[in-house]
Amino acid sequence: MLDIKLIREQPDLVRAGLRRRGDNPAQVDAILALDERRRALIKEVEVLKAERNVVSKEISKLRDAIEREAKISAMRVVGDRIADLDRQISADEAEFNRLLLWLPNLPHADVPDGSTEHDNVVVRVEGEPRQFDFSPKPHWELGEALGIIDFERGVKLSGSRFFVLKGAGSRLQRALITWMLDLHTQQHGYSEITPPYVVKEEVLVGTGNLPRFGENLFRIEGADLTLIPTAEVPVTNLYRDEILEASDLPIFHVAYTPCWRNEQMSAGRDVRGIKRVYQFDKVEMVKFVTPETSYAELLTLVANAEDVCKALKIPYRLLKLCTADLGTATMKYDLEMWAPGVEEWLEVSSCSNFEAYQSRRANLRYRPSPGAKPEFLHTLNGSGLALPRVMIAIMENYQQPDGTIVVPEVLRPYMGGAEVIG
RNA sequence: GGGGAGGUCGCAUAGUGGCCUAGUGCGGCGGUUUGCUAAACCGCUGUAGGAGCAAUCCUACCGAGGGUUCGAAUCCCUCCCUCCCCGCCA
Repeated sequence: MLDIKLIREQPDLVRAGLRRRGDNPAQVDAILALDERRRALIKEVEVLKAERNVVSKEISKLRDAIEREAKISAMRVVGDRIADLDRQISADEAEFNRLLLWLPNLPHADVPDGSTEHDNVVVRVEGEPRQFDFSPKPHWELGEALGIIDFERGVKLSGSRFFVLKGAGSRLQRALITWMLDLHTQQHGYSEITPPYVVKEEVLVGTGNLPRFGENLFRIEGADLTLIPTAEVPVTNLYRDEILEASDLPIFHVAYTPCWRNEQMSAGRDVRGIKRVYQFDKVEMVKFVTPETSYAELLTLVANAEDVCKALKIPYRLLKLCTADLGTATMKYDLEMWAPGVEEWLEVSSCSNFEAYQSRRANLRYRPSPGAKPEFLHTLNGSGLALPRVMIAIMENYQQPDGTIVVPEVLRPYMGGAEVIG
């Protein structure tokens, strides 16, 4: 959510930002009109409420029955008028909030302009793609042959785009999760969180998934709860409606959770393998920081995610996303690992700064100094990393001619010392 | 799931229709006193919105939302949450 004061005082700046993202700038005018009317009504009703408070106090002291009755009936009229105005104000406020919650974040000035994902900028490529002296297989062939991924039984249980991991496949994923959590908690200063995997609607509003991006969510029937699409949602909302001390910041959390995304995509797209599925596991990093530090923190967040790629020794590239691909962030970097079997770059991490956009929605505040007024803090998050695609990258990069897979060195202590899967 | 007790200012508590501009204690901040610390005493102490250059003032907030009333922390309704007992259960 944007600051209404910013919209009031610099509407042109907001319109320009919306235009850069390809969003409708006229939203600003609807919000401003409603804001003005709302404030005029508040002014009017507050005068009446002040009057009623004073006269009600007088009534309690009046002994003269006639005078008393006259004031009571006068206040009855005032009370009716107040009720009318309050009704109008709450209707205006509901609409005002609806429009404000719909409004996206504004891109940072340093974000490249663009209209599609093709306008994203490759910042750098790290690592040399392995030269194969045989034709590398896609992970679904390797996984089925090794008996570590079972697609058919996944479909039998839950339908298409669900899968079952077995044996060394399960073990590899569990090793990755544990290793990544250890890396971020022991080397990068994050503290671990295990949140609920279902959340209330207001929590999804807090991160910005609702109302605008609700079409991909799995809702629990009959429970007013939704399965989380990412750990970002519960973890970012951890301190909602709280006022933190400046000395508490920065707070870095890391959480492993399953994630559910009911992606509405064309039936033929990415159906093979585990690249695009309805349920997957992910380790997520979330930062709560003071406003002046958030862009420096974004860079270290990216570096923390890159460390995972480097330690696994898998080639990857860093992308700076353009204005069309920002979601609700002001600035976003993606990490993509090279997968030689499917011959594509796989998005394994997305690192975003939201500035105060989520803080305002979730009411996440801190006190800059003792006694000072509370201010909204800045939130960031980044995958560190998303499991199925890292699994793909490991399987396809570390495969051998006989279809076995070498276990990356850093994972071996987490795999009971195993050096090869197969 | 059944029965009972509750949710009030950072914490603890008082408050059953107007004396509540929510009292008191603790904590916190400032001051007086003081060789230092402590004690004692005095003052201050939330959030949001609005008016004003400012001092300051107004409005709302006693779990949430409705209702009754000239007036609600207090009465009524619905919901949420916490604690205790019983049942069930990983």
